[in-house]
Amino acid sequence: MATLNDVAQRANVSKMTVSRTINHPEQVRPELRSAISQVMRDLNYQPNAAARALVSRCTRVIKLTIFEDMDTTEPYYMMLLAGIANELNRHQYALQLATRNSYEVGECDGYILTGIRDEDYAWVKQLQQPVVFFGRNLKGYDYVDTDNYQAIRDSTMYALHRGYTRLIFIGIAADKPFELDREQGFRELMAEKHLPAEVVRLANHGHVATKYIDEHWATMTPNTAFICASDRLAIGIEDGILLHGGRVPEDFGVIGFDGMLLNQVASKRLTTMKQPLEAMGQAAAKLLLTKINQPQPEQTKVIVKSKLSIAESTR
Amino acid sequence: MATLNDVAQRANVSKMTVSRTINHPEQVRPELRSAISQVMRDLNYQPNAAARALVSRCTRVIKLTIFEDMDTTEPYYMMLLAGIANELNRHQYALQLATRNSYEVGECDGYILTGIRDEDYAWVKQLQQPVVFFGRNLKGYDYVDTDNYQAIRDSTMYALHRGYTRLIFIGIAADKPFELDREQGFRELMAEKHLPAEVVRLANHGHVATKYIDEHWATMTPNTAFICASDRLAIGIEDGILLHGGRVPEDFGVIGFDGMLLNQVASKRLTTMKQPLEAMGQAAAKLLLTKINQPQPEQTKVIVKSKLSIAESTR
DNA sequence: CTGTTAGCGCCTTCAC
DNA sequence: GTGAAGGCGCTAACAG
Repeated sequence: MATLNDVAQRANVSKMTVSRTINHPEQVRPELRSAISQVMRDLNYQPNAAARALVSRCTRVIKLTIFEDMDTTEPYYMMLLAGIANELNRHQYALQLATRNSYEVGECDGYILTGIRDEDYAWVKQLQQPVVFFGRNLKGYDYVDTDNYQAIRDSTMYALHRGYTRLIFIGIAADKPFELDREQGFRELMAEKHLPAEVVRLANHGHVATKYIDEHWATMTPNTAFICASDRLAIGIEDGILLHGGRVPEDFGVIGFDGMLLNQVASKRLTTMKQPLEAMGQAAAKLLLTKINQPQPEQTKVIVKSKLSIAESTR
Repeated sequence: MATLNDVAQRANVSKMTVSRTINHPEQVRPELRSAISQVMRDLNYQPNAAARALVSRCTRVIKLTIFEDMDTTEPYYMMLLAGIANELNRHQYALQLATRNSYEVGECDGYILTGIRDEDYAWVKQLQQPVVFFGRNLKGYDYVDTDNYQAIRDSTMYALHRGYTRLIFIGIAADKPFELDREQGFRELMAEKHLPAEVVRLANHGHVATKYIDEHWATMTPNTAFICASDRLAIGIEDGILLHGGRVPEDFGVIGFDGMLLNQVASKRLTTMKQPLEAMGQAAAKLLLTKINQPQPEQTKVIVKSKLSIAESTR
């Protein structure tokens, strides 16, 4: 691998002039600059990242630490990764992936954290570098999230507008902030409309939702819409309805949440509240880079809007 | 951040002795060694990776470069990531994620490559560091893959054993090696059994498969099993059958391929050929680390066995 | 504008 | 066993 010195010798200048053509080109005479650039190309010169990191005290590495077990991880993380990776790339930062088991390996200039549990905050607290969370947190750290509350309000409102008169919220049986926000969005809108808020909480699996419909089919009345907290649940609900001969979307509407890949497997294309995960990844990366360059004193919250993607499971 | 020097001063020894307690502990007197270890702990000393990389010429970073567009990427990459990340972690290597757009950012000791197209091989060829492919390649590079051919043979054999007499292979409409291998596995086994090989190729979406069933329902006869090249297709096929009142698994069997998350959304739990993605990730990482430590002259192929996960969509 | 000096934190080599 | 010197590749600070 060619070094700064190799380039300097070939171009008959000192190392510093070469270094400057890279980092402060305006300080170098144009002729020299282009000559040096040519030599760099000839030698396929790539600056040594380690040497740079050593002297500049910054690694140009951002770590994404996923605290959840990856095997329970929603597939949509891939889109998040894509958003983060692309934004970092634009600024010549590398993305490093860490898990609960590997968070200490290697150095970085900043962290994006997701899936964190209470017991992990001690570790977060002692980090020297800036931190951005993916998903809301209540400890005062910066974060990027969707407005889960508003998203469910929008879904619910849409269902009402389409003329469904009975609404059932199918939530995820977990005490996570995102789930509570979604539930609250549903309850409050229903209260405002003076309608009863029927809320069910299920494990986040399609067949659990199907079973729920199965067991409660007798009580199901046409003109009902199911506002679901995930696409998996929505697909399970839809399957259950169809198996009992119910008509979707004429008599029963189904609205999902997430909108990544799973809705491609539904027999009807699912109406779903689409989380802009790639945009969220990008936003997280952007926020972190900003913080690295100019530390912000107070908490920054970036809320990205979800958008209803209307398809065949609602009329 | 504490440096080697800080530790040395506090322990009243030279930097070298500290360095040795880390890298060659057997060369340091036990008393000294434990005293120094204590100081390192007190100061929370972490060796500076950049400085180390600079002098040792190795970064302890492995890059996973995903050449596919991430937004078309199967969710199962997450499991692959998990397998790679955990294995690397055990050896104190960091995993860096790169895409088609960011493959030049930062240095590393080796590459794991996936989703590569013909035009990318020029870039691969000029890499200085060892390379392992995820997925078969015909250019002589080391790789880790499942035996797609054998996996489909096994699926097909299983369907026959369960007494389904007519088999239809639902393939993915793409000229990828993995798809061709799967198709071939089906064709050859059927030929051996003197049965007609019905092969259909569809875009890899559930609703496309459902539509296929819809349009061909008249020609479908009981005692048919569908050997599908993906879980998405399998779920779509199953949906189609159920919508037409067909009985799964009594009259129609459905076998998928991949077995990651998608099968959790099916109304019946899907029988599927489960790719051990985490194990494959681990194998890729292991192979790469081996190559880094002792370069191998000839091509190494690691074939990981897929295993049929039997559930409710076959009798 | 360009070159010289010095040092980032660590490890290899060679003395002691 | 342990320490002192030197250098990995790069850049900030100062000189010219």
